[in-house]
Amino acid sequence: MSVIRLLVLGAVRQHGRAHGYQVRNDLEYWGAHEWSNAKPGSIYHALKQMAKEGLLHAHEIAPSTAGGPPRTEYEVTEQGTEAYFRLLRESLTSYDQKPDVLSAGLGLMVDLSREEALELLERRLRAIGEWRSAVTEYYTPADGPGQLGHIGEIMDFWVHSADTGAEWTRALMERIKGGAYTFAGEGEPFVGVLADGEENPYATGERHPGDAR
Amino acid sequence: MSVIRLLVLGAVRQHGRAHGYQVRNDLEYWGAHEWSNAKPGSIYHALKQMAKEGLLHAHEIAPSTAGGPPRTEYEVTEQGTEAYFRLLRESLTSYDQKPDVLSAGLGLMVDLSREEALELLERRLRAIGEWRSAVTEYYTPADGPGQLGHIGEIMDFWVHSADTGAEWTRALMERIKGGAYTFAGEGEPFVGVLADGEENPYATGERHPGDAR
DNA sequence: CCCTTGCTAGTCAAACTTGACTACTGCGCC
DNA sequence: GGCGCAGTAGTCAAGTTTGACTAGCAAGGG
Repeated sequence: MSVIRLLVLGAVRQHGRAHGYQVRNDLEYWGAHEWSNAKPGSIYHALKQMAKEGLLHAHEIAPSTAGGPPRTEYEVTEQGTEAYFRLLRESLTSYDQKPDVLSAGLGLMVDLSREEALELLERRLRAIGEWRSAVTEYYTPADGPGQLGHIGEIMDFWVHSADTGAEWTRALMERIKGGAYTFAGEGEPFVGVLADGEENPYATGERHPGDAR
Repeated sequence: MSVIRLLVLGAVRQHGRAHGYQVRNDLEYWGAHEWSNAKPGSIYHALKQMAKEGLLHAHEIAPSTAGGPPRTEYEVTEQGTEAYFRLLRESLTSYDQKPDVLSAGLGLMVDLSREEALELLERRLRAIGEWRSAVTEYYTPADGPGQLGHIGEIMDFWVHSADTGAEWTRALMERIKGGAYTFAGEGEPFVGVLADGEENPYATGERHPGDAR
């Protein structure tokens, strides 16, 4: 899975209705441009593509209120909501060594109930365990370890990442069990997006390509 | 950086002269199809693109000796060797949260001298340290932590990954200092590619898309 | 003998990503 | 009073990745 669709759907959903630039700002607010490939081009492409596929509904909108070209606003359709939750559940459950996918899942997990989040993370732990034993059995040569030479370091690195990842997941589950955060159906949700016109307190000031000079 | 170029250059270089299918098999031997995007299409594309850019020299070759369409053999040019070492050094030095890049670097680090590998890993540790303090200072709100809500879990996950990654790097450095593995200029190198016709002892038997049914 | 299966070796279109570029508005300021 | 700068909102071509598809040869079975 590509993480960009999950992020974009999550952002649009939290706004109800959003245009591309708003989504772009939210993702920057989440730091997604640092830990994923969420760049302007990818975001606009994902919006258009998902609109074409019926996951988003595009409203053609009059020229912007704040300067700049006319903008298109998007809303998540029923199909899009389905796709969103499928991607979100997958991001928390599957172990595929891609940290960006988990990061996105963490940022959006509160759209699920607390119980479901815990259940998915439990499944994640099991997936890590299965992956680990498959890899260690498979890549341990019959003539004993060490036959792999330095190539074995690659495997050791994966296994180490899996182990520390599992440990971290367990700690997260404890925090969630301990009542941390506000999940779906638990009252006023944490506001994870920027209101129109609100400035990003974590703005880097960095200019990314895509900004005019 | 994309990891595919590094892997392909490394594989071709170890053969001296190789065709696409051979590279594809080597990368499978290294397990690269599991921890990176090394799929047939990407490999052939990288070969062609790098040939166009002068990093590889393409020999048009007569029909295959073992069935199948005619094949093209490639050799790394001087420019390609330069690019290879640049990518290799970067893969070991830079910390960018992409585990596939480091994995490739580990598999190819023995093309460097032992001292240089250690020096690059030392630089890596420093890079992780700098990254860590930049992130923690930046994303710790003035009103104390906790203001970020569950979004803070993303940051915690990155920082945890950085810390365990640094710890693992230190352990690797100890192994290298302790004399593990055979680096450049230390005699008979470890054979990391498959000879023509040799079968992959770690073949998964899995079929990847790109294989005929 | 011919037909399927399997291996060798690749091509190709569609989707995605990247980074550069465009275009419009308002504001300050010289 | 017009010039440039900063911010808004996006487009676009070039490059990359993906997964499906093609095609040749060999071995074995009925």
